[in-house]
Amino acid sequence: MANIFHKIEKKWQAKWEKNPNLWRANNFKKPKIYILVMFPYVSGEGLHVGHVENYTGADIVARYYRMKGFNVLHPMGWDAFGLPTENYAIKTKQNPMNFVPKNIEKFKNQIKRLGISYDWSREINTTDPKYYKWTQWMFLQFLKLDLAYEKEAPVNFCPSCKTGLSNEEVIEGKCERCGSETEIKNLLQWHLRITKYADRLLDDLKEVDWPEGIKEMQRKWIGKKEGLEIDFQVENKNFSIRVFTTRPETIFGCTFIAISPEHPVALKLATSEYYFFVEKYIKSSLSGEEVNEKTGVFTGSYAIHPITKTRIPIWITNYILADYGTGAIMGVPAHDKRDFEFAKKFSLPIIKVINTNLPLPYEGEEGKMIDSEFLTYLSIKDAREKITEYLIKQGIAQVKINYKLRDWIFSRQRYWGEPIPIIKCPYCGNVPVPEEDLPVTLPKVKYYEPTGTGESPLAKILDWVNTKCPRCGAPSKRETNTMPQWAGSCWYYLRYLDPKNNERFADPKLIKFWMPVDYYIGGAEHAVLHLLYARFWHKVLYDLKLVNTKEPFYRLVNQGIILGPDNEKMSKSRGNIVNPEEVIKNYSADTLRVYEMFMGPFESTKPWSHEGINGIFRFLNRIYSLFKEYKKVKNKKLLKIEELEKLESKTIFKVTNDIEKFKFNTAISSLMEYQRELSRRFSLGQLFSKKYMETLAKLLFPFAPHLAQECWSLIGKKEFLDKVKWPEYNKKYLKEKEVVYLVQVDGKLKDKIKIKEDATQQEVIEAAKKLQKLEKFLSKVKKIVFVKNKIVNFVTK
RNA sequence: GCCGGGGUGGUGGAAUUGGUAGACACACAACCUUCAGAAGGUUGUGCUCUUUGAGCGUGUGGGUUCGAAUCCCACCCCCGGCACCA
Repeated sequence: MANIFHKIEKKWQAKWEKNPNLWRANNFKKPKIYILVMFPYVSGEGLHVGHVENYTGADIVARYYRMKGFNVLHPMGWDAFGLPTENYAIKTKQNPMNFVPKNIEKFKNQIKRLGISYDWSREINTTDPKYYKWTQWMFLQFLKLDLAYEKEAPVNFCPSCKTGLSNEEVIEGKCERCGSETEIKNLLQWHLRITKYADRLLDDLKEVDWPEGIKEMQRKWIGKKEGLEIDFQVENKNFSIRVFTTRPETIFGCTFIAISPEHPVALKLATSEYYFFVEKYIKSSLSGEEVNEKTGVFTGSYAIHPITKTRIPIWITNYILADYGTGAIMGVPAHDKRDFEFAKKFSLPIIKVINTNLPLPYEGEEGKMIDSEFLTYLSIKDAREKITEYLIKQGIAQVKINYKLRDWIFSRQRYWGEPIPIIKCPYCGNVPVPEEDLPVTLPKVKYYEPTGTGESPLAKILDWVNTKCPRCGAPSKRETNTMPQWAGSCWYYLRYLDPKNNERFADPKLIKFWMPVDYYIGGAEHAVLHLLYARFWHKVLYDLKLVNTKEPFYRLVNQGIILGPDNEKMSKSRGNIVNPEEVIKNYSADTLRVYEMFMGPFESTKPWSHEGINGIFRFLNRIYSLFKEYKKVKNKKLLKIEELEKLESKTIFKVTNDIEKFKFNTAISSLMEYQRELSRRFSLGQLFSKKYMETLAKLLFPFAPHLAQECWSLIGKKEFLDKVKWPEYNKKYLKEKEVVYLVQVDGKLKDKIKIKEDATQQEVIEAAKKLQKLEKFLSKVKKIVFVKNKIVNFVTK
């Protein structure tokens, strides 16, 4: 279904291709703005409508700021290392090394077909050795700062992807990518010490303008909690159990101690008559398993309450996590719903220590203490302070801050990733590859499938693995694990600033000029993955004085998910996927762009409509025919028309404001109104000034660049619209000379009156009283509310 | 359960942030154009009642106010995230 727009789009795309300078960000006299999209992960699937939404939104803003006279940095690149690409390559029996460049070409062509204005001279690719040389270099800096370390640890292992995963990559016990249930495996893994940055990652969220939801997710993920660690002496044993609590004031309500099955003293606590059951219970409770129901076993041992000296039973239970806090808690069933549930199930006593009428368990912070010896009658807050001080003085407690955040597991037992630049020497241990030997390039191989043994496929490539220790020269082996998918994307926004630099990852002067990213636009699915890792990485670079901002992305905008026409998430199995290529074929790239921006607010989820896109196609056609017809007019007695001046200013005002606020849908609707009025007047034979047509082309340009540029040339303009100044509105036309007053009775609209702008309250009321519709109410009026230039309300009540 | 976002015509959505609810579209209907269709154009379109007109109307119930989609309280539902994190 070829149409005229296809021809127009081809024509201008060819011209843009020949004029790459249009979109180069190299005029350093202008103010800067850095508009960044989350670069695509180059999987096998190609571009989907979500990409189009993301890139079009950013492109509108980029084109707008270029016309506003900014030095706009709007780059694009490719994130291509990692599991999805590798899995796809395996599935289709291709080597990722051959397959990735092909795929990049495909993506690039699709993006160019959309008319997105990227500065292609800055294109980057995370799998290019010239790029990952610096990813590896940065890893070595982490190592120097002791922010990277190798440790054997139980890690989440995906049996399908056959690699260890980070905590962030495990969603509800399943692999983030393939959905398989993960297992726990003990593996020697590289870790990055992200926990050292927990406080700063938390605090600096205050400095960025991000959607509240994403900030909150990061806060939750970091999970900072301040509390107290308290030692409970175990009866008849020479050790004590340390518990963690954030509610120490409820200690008089403690009726049991609960520890996790993996707790180191679990077995030691078992008395002889309980040993059999305890041992059985510990063996049966595999870690990492989802807890559906609380189970537990009594150890036979008792702890001594540090104040009341009563005996408290010690239980082992599955609802206590081994790796949070101390792996042990004091059970306060009256004021913790999990402890309550457990106590109910095993008939343990429940002691209420907060005075409340609400049903137990009461977890609130309001009320006074009861039955708590010297805490009784104190408020919860005061009691907490007092007991904390007391227990610390006794030497059995200390203040402790716990985090949910764990160190970032940084090794993957896969082929398709950046090799970790380490050499394992039998004498020197882990030796970093000297910086001058970087990059450690990934060898080209025939077999790259994961082994599943916990060993990387690289281990089998002997002439790559075997090397010499850079320190002592002894025969050594290379580290065969690779970096995770997220490594390359932790700093790509910096490489765009100076993509061809071979001396350093980017020139500090350029970093100083461009950073931070002003707008970062992309999906919300990266809330605690990429966006957390990149912030951490950036902060390390900041500490090394390699970047000048604490945060990489000043403002974050998430585009909403586009659902299928059936209001369901697009998926192959549902068969409701809309393919952008098809849409371009049936309509045009401009139609696709404008439609996606018109569907609804940029940040909301919204369903696709096959009918809706027709309306946009018609709208663009109306614009095109208006320009074609206008061109034909010979007798150009060009008129300025007062009402058009007004409408023009109003439209410029609206479109300008809306673009800055990412409200593209309402910007487009005001363009529709503007077009309709021009078309209406034109069809009535009115010969209005060309200026109004120029404004239409300029305002349309960010949204539908091909068509706008074509229209621009139809009215005899030669230059690229990219170089044209964004139109300005005339303030004087934004104000109405005559004001419309709403006349209400008891707040309900009855009529309107037009009156001059500076009419006094008296004048307005007098005029309103003359209205026929008001007649029957006038006798009952008790009060008149007057709002200048807006409303006069007659109150009868 | 907790956190974040939301609930407005047949549909997608507007609403200057407390002041004309339903902009702009889609769909539908009638008419114009056409041999016919497509495309285009004009008009109508929240609901109810008998038109004029009136009443009702932004998830539900209450409140504040001259006036509430907008603010407050309670509740229901949908989407996204987290989930025995002590």
